[in-house]
Formats: sequence, C-alpha cells, structure tokens
Amino acid sequence: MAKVTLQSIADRVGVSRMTVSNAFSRPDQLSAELRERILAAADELGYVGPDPAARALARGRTGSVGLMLNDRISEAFEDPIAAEFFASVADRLADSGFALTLLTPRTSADFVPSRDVAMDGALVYICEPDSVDLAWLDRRGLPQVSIDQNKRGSVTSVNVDDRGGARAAAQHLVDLGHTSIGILTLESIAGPLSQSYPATQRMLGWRDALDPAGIGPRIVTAPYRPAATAYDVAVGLLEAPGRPTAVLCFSDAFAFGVIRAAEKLGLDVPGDLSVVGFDDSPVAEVTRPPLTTVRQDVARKGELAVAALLATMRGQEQPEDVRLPTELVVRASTAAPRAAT
Amino acid sequence: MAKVTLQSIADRVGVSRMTVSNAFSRPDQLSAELRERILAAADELGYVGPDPAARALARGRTGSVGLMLNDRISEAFEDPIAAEFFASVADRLADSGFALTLLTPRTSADFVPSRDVAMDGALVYICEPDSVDLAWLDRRGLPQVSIDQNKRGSVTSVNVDDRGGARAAAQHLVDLGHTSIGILTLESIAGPLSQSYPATQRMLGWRDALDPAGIGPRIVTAPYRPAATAYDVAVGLLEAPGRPTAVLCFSDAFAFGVIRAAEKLGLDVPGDLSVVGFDDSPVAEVTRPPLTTVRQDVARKGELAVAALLATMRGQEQPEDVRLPTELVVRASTAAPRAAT
DNA sequence: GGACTGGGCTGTACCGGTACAGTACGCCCG
DNA sequence: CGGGCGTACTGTACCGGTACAGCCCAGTCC
Repeated sequence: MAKVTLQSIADRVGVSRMTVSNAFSRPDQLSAELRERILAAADELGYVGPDPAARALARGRTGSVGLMLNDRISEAFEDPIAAEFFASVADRLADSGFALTLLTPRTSADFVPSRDVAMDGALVYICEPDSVDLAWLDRRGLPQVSIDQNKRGSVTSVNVDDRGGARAAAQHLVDLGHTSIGILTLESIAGPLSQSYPATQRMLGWRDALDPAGIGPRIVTAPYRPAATAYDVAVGLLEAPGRPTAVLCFSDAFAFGVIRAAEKLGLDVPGDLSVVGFDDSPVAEVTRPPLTTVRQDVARKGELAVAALLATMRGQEQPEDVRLPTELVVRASTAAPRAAT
Repeated sequence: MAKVTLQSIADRVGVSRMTVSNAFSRPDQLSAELRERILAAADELGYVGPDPAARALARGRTGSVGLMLNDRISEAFEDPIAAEFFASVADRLADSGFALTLLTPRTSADFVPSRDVAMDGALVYICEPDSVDLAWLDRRGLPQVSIDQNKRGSVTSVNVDDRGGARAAAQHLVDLGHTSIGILTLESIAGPLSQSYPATQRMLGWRDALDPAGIGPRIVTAPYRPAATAYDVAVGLLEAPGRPTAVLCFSDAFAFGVIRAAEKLGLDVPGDLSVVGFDDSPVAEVTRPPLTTVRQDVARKGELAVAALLATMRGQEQPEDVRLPTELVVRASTAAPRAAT
C-alpha cells in the first residue's frame, strides 16, 4: 500500500492538498463540515498526521530541544542531582510542546550530535567550554542556555550560588569552633584546568570562609564513581595523622562515604567528626545521622532554564542571567568539636 | 546575511548543487581537489553542514530514536534502575549514530509526542499497553522494541526474569525456615489492572515459592515516591500484631525503608527480621547490613534493547524476544528466624 | 445597484536537501 | 578507428509538508 500523504487524502475527498493541511493544522480556515469529512477520510486511509520531518522542514521548527552533556550520558545519569534536573527540564518542555533530545559529545567524525540533530534550541549542562560540540551549536546560531557553567559569550546562563552555599557551610563549621577541617571534593576529569564549574565555585566558597579564619584545609578528591572510592579516600583522610574534626564534601554522596568511613573507624558523627554535604539530595535525610548540607532547588533550576530557552527561541530580548540561591540546612551531622584536650 | 545552503556554495564555487552535496555526504563521488575547494568555500561562507531537517525529509531517516515513558519523565528518573537503563540506552545509541529523544504521554491534543516527533524507531519502557500514545506508534508503523512489558502484538520484547528472581528470593526465605513473611510491593498507579509488568511478575514469583510452602504472605504497598512512605508503611507492617520474620520488597529502596523501620522499632536485622530487596542497585551495598537482593543486569538490558531496535530498523528479520536472567545475591540482611519460642 | 467585506478554498512557490539516471570525456583494447 | 568502460560531474524529480497571495461568491452597506 502506498504511503498516505496529504495529497492522497485531497484526491479522495476532492479538495486541494492545502485544504487538507488546514484541516489538520489550522481548523479555523475551513468549514466544520468539510473538516469532518476530511478527517474521516484521513482516518479511513490510515493517515498518521502530518509527517514530522516534512513539517519541520517547511516550518523551520522541529519541536524538539537538545540537552548537551559533556560526559557520556551514563555518567550524568548516575548523579541524582543531575537526573533530577533533567527530569525537571523534560517535564517543563513537555508542557510547552517540545520533546527533549539528549546530545552526547561527538564520538566520530561522521556523526556529531550538536551538528546533525534537528532541534530548535539547546540546553548546555556542565560542558567543556571549548569543545567542538559547543562550537557547532554556536555556528548553527541555535538559541542556547547554559546551566552550571561559566558564562560563555552572550549565552544566557542559569546558575546556582554554589560559592555562597559552600561559604555558608564552611562558616558553619568555623562558627562551631572547628579549626582542623578536611575537604573531599570532586576529582578533575582531565587536568586541573577542566574542573567543573560547581566544583570550582564550591572550593572558592569554602576558602572564602576558611581563609579569614586562618584555616588551611586538608584537601582530598574522589571521582563520581564508583561510590566506593569516596569511602576509601575518606578512610585514608581519617586514618592519617592529624585527623580533621570536620569534613566539607562536594556532594551528599561523598558525605555518605565519609560517614561510613567514620563508622568503620569507630568515630562518632558528629561527636568526633562533623560532616557537611552538598545538594540536599534524598540521601541527606536517610543517612545516620541526617546530614547537614547545602540545599539547591534543582527543579527550579530546570524550570528557569527552560523558560529562558523558550524566551530566547521566541526571539524576545535576551533573558537575563539567573543565579539561584542556596541554603544551608543544618541537621545532625555537625556539632562543635569535642573540647580540645 | 542570507542563509547559507548548498546552492549558495555551489554558486560560489561554480559547480552544481549536487556536487556540493556529494562533497559532504559522499566524498568518493568527486575528486579530492574539488572537494577541498568546496569545503573551503563552505567554511568561508559559514556553512553549518547539511540541514538536519531537510536531510531527514529527503532521506526518510531522522537519526533519532524515541524513548517512550509512561509517567511524567521526572518519575522515571527518580528510579535509579530506570535511570541506569536510560543511560545504557543513550550510550549505545550514541555509538551507533543516533540521538535519543524522550517522549512523554500526550498532555494536550495539540502535541502528541508519539505522533509528532520525528524519529526512526521507538523504545517503549513500561507503558500502559492500551494508551493512545502506543497506538500512534503502531499506526505510524515505527519499528519498536518494548522493555519490561508484556508482549504487545508483534513487537519484540526485552525482559528480565523478574518472576524467577522473585521466586528465588522467596525460596531463599523459605529455605531459611521463615513461615511468617511480609511483602512490600509497588502500589498500582491507576486501579488493580494497571500494575506494572515487573510488579506483577515479581508477585507471581514470590507466590511460586510461598504457595507450595503453604505460606500466605501479608501484603502491603507503597508508591515509588516519596521514599518516606515506604518507611511509614514498613513501620505499620512491623508494629501490627503477628509481625512477620521476613519481608520481601519490590525494590532495594523499599528494602532500605524496611531496614530503617526495623531499626526505629529496635528490631535487629537479620536477627529479628530478614529483608530482601530487588534490583541490586547501588543502595544495596551501603545499607547496614548489606542487602540480600536480586540482581538484574540493567546495562545489558539497555544494550540488547538497542541492538534489537537497530536490527528491526534495518529491516532484518524480526529479532527474537529476549529474557535476561536474574540472580539472587545473598548478603547479610537475611538469616534464619530466631528459634520459635 | 455598485463597492466593500470577509469567509472558504485553491495554486504556486518554496523549505534544503538526496536519489538516480544521465552526460561528457579520456583511455584502453581489438 | 570505433566500441566499451570508468571517472567526474550535472539535471531533474522528488521527499511531504507550509506560507501566502489570490480567487470566488454571498452578504452588507449606502
């Protein structure tokens, strides 16, 4: 059976192709009665509705938005905070009639997602600023919004006050009287210069509070995965001589590793060791003790990113950059250090 | 500045549009020297490469694959097992030169993702079998593969032996000597008939082992989210008279809730209560005690689903249905019940 | 009664590529 | 020296829609 197109329906009903198109896309352009007849005929022929690819070409809009990720997608998904952000983005886009297409960095010269995927705009989430992939997005002139990144050119950015949150976390420990503090942060992926924006900002924030107090933190790092590494690194930190009385962590997952390490070594949290996380992810409430951490509103970040992108796509004036607040959430994993001997 | 198309490059270089197209898409069709000149001109004019939408129309292929989800995407992301599956799928597709587009159920009559998004095929993950969304996919004649679902029509399915895994889990408890067993499973979303496939299969598996042993389990349910509900439900189960000595759980997250409930009530795990999870997610190793659970290979599930879909898209013979094995992983959360009084 | 209005439908020209069947030409062979 | 062949490039006809400018005709107004 031949493919059903607008033309075949038009022939069947005896109207012009354009009228059939209108029946689907602009119902007010024809009488209700005729529209009924056309839809009935379409149904009968098994028409599926206007072909998305053809429509995209003719209209110049595809109805989907790209989400550019730096790592292989799998790595991004393993971070619950990232996953929550994606979810928020996807939901918001669905509400506005857009689908979300996930874009990876190019893997071969033949297929470069940022160049070859049809889309109306792109969200750029923690990507290498100088990558070829972003260069293609720029070159295509696609509307963009970048998230959790340094501002890049004139692209609207949506960020979180990582630095302020980290500062508050560190200040909290200083205020409690800690002077020996460890930091467990994210290992940089490819050399010291390519630290992710959040990692850099959080480090700056911690130092904002520690430096004035004259505290030189002991810094150790771990990769996102596997989770066991954070635990191992924490054990190392806590076993070494001059054990800190408090640890600032890049994420709640890392903090969880520290708590488990403390437990392993027979240290009481928060009695012997205070632990602070970051993100206020679901883990934070289920650790024992519940985690003191820095909350960010990930869902809202997604929402604002989508709103900014849609505004850019509509060609309104360039939306302003956004920086969302963070908030220190004090739970039970932090306390004053035991009175010094 | 006017848009740069193949034609404008052709005019500039003084060749036909077709030759320019070949320069980009079929390099062997023209001399290297000419190709160089064309690419240089393209670069100079700021050409971005063939327009994806136009190419999709002309070629009849879009280069992207849809992933149909039943719930709002956010809910799917909150399940780490689902997230891991998506990640695996996305990575595999990227390797094959496809982008992944996330599809939600239609939210309005205007925009129905399964009807309106351009794609070459679709993966269907735990969806309502009779939804309009799947009906559109069928009607479009799109290649499909369904995952964690009952077989639907002639669509290739990729499943996991949920039933066998659950059976093994329940049998494990029976073998340990438990006779009073609770089940904490997933709440059905919209009426008893629309239980998800894994939930149904796992229940069947548990009964496969319990029924022959003459054990009538006490069944309670909780929704995916919020996690606190599973905890609350578990507390209720353990406080009620006739407390079970073991609980089979739909997921590791639920099992974690049960362990926390037991702890709250001063019950020792596994001394007073054995707990079995499902999925062997990362949580399973970090609970205390580490969780006895049923492992499934989620990454492989994604890999096979993609392979099957690509095969279907290539129009090879219909790939066969797949059922992946599951494996009981015995850790420290299960033990024989204390000797009956 | 003629000009104006507007609803309802049509015709044509794209959108920006690709497929495929040529054509032109140099070269080798009998 | 004519026929066959391979290489390099071209011309045309799509792919399946949408935008936009008409056209026709009935109704309204003065």
